[in-house]
Amino acid sequence: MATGRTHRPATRSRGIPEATVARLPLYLRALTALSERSVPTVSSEELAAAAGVNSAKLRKDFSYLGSYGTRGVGYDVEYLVYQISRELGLTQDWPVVIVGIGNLGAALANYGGFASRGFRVAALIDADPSMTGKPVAGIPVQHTDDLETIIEENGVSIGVIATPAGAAQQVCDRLVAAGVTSILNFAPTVLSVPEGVDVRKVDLSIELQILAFHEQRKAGEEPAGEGAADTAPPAAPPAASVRRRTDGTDSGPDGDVPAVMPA
Amino acid sequence: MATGRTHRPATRSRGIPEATVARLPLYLRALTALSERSVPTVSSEELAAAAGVNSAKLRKDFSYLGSYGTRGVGYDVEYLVYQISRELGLTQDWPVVIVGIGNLGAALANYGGFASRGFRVAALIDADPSMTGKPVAGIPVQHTDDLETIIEENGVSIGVIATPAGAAQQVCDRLVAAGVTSILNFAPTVLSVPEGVDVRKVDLSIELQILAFHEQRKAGEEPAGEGAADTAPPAAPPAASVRRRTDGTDSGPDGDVPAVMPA
DNA sequence: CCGCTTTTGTGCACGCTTTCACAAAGGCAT
DNA sequence: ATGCCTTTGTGAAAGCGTGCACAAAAGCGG
Repeated sequence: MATGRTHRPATRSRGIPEATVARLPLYLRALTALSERSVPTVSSEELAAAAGVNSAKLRKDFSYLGSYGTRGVGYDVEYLVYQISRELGLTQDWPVVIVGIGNLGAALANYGGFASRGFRVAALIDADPSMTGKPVAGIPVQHTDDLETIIEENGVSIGVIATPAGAAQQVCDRLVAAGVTSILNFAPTVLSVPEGVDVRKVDLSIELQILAFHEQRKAGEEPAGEGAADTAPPAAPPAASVRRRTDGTDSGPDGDVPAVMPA
Repeated sequence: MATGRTHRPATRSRGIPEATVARLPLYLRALTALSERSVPTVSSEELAAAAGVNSAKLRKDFSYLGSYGTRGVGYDVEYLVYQISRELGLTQDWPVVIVGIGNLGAALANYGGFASRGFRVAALIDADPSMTGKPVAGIPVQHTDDLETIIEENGVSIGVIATPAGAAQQVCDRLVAAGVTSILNFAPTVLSVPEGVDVRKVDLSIELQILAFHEQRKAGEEPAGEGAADTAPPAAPPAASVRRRTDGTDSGPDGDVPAVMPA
């Protein structure tokens, strides 16, 4: 029953903690905004506020990159922008392919933030033959058959999966086989990949469910009135006579379309 | 310089760790799939594999919900689906509004996974008057002017922001003022909200940047050849003579459109 | 009715993250 | 120059999350 393919063991590459890496883009965005307003320097306090984090955390994060600040003054905005960009690998160009040009895939293709950060949409790929050649966001959609060729010719190492869940693993396998080593997955599935391949997941449904949890919690504690009667246990665990949903509204398997997608 | 509005202090509501809550939707999805195949029971090992986590972790997670398993046998699928659904608050209906019907907003509106999980798109809202009345995913878009009325009349407590970054905070404020207490933010901005309001963020750009970091790391260590010369320091920190990007390709401020959006 | 097998539930230890608190360091005014 | 004020950089401590390893249960066969 072993997965056969392992999951990244939270490597913490080269001393920079994963948690810090995840915040660097946040800092970078705040710094870029300051840079555009020609602000020369920022204190950790100001920048932390702009990024929505604690100032101590920010200073510690930056300390992993080196001592780029000046005591009594703060951080040089331009310099820090450069350093973080370099650390994140944004000083080079990353060709990216998007697989699955449905509603979401198209939206992703149109995303303006791609180019401005060193990412370049090298190709759009879809399995539907009727899509082939059709331009989306100015880029003609190519057929899945050419996936391997596209990856290799463009030296793509980052792939975005926006296909239905059913196709995701298969697409993933092909991407990996062709040389992709980083995947951003919008399909509501757990992808299994060989060691050395990074997968990050974006899932609207999961985010909403987490919000619902907290929402329910809020509603059930503060007011102490209005419904939310958690009583009435559904059925016995060993017996199999439990109705899944209160009503029968169960429109389809769900988990068959990526985070955002109609068909 | 104080933000004035606080961020959620990782409350860990009522004993269930935040990390566990974040995994419950994952388990639920795997369980739903099993349920559809009429599988009566699962062991923690099997379910963990399906959800892509460690079995010990899964068991510990479930232990926070109660003892719903049977030793020597495993977990009753239907029963567990019900329990997790209830815990996440999915046994009730959550009306949701989507603000900002651009490329991404439209994709979200078309998302099929909404209804199947207890979420219902109550309304689509956009600031563009020319959008008003136009049906998207079968729902007519309404104007921002009516935001408050819509929220109140439908008892909406969860809002999705898919506007450009510039409008996000303003929309957020109005949502909160109207009674929304949970927000899913797709705009690349840090939202500040009063205490008691939950915000979750989805940001394509950040995910890609994190991938790029690891990608660069991989490329710079394993092969030990091919470029990746980290030498050539850019400039002095105190002096302000650093060019931000290697080339001048800086198309726009970025951070002005939500995660996915053309205009 | 007993013992064997399976699988859960969890005590415990380890490592990562966050936060505090403060000494070191830089700049500026006098 | 000297001293004061500001802000960084970082030990150290506390808090979480993860995973191991195993005892406690439940079922089953003899």
